[in-house]
Amino acid sequence: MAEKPHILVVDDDRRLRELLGRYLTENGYRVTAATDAGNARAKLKGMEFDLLVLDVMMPGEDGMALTKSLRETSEVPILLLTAMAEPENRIAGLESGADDYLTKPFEPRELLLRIRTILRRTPPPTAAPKEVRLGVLRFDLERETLFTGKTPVPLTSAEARLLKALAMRPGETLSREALIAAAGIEATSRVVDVQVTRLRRKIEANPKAPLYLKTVRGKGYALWPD
Amino acid sequence: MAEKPHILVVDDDRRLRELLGRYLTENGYRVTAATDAGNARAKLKGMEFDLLVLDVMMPGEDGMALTKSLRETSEVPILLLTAMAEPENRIAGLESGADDYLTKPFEPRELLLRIRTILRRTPPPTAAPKEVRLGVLRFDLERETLFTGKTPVPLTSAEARLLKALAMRPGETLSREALIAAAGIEATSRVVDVQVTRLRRKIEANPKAPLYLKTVRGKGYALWPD
DNA sequence: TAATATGGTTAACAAAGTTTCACGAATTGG
DNA sequence: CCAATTCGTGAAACTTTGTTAACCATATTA
Repeated sequence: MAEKPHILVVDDDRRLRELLGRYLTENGYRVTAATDAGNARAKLKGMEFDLLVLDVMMPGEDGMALTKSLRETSEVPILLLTAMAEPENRIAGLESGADDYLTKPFEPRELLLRIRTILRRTPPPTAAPKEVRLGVLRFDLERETLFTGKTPVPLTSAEARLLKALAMRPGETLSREALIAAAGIEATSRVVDVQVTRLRRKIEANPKAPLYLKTVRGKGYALWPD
Repeated sequence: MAEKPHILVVDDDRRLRELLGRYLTENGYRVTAATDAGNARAKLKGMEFDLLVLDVMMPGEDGMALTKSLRETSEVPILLLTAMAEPENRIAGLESGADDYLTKPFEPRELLLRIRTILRRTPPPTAAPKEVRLGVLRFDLERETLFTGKTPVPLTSAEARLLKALAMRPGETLSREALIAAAGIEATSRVVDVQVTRLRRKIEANPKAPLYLKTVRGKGYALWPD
């Protein structure tokens, strides 16, 4: 989840799917939609999700049944949506293993907040490297610190975050937009170029012919550690 | 949380306090009650809690204000209780940093489920370290004392409290406001900068390129012990 | 192959944020 | 009661980082 959290929206109502898709995308999430439980299962096989938003009332297998069955094998956070406001329904929903239960009609803003709250509590799965080597230099991702041997090489905080974003996906090309998001940089995309230049001055022996921090024309940048 | 999770219930209504106390205790929790925000703060100083159940409407500081202020320094899960069912109220509650929001009257059973769900997602609190190592130095949090080997290095009391606040959450960035609150410093936020400078002179080999006490631009400061 | 378009690099600058200094009020200990 | 120390204040110096614009490199196409 170093990048945008990925959310699966499952609802048989096309209008709601589109509305949620648009709203969540605008608010920094990656959204995939499914029309029913079967469809959802197929998507779950092929992709990784950080959270599921399920409509309870769907033709075929309903959201609550799907939640129960997924809980047998998975811990993925689930938020249920439904028109049923009765406490018994809410209780049944939570008992099925859902993380939260929201009643339609709801404020999109509230859904967003509840998603945030759930994700805040969900520890991100860590698969990224802990450190990368760049010739004589070593970059510690956790501390966001660059070392020559034992002594730290001063990086500014934006440089450090940029290098971290790149180092998390060695060899992968990241777009300026992705880097801006991952490094929490403000502003327009040209900033990345400038910061790359500044970073290269610190990590490359010859910044004009970069060995580690490569430009991928038309795409973005990629870090190739040793 | 190896034993029973400890819950703090804060409500000015004695009946509800007792009811919840009894019900939660029966269901495997350890419960402590407080009558108002001031009372709650006192209890929070002296004990560890795994979750807080706060009434929003209380005389004096209300639950939402308390939530906001606790969130500056703490990650403890908070569940708000209130008679206000309006979406705006729920949104305001979640925005203040609460983990969930439940409307009175509620089914005790639902409260229980929501508590379980929150605790299921909460990583077991990483106990604050007793001491941290900073190169040749060692800081004893309990005694608020810094040592080189066996001999103490003099810290002023404000320095010691600041270092302790940072050392309790290694690697975490704390805002100036959080540090002021945690270290019980008076006054304006620039003070923190000054004290950080003073601290760095004592704990960093090279205060200009700090290894342990890092600046996080626009955010605050973080301590990264060895 | 030259002309043109597209995209990348970098210097110079301004705005925002951080560090550090000198000062003085408040506190402490003899 | 004095001297020493601590610690907040405000200001000046400095650093970081986004913006702009000029320049350079690489691809495309006539």
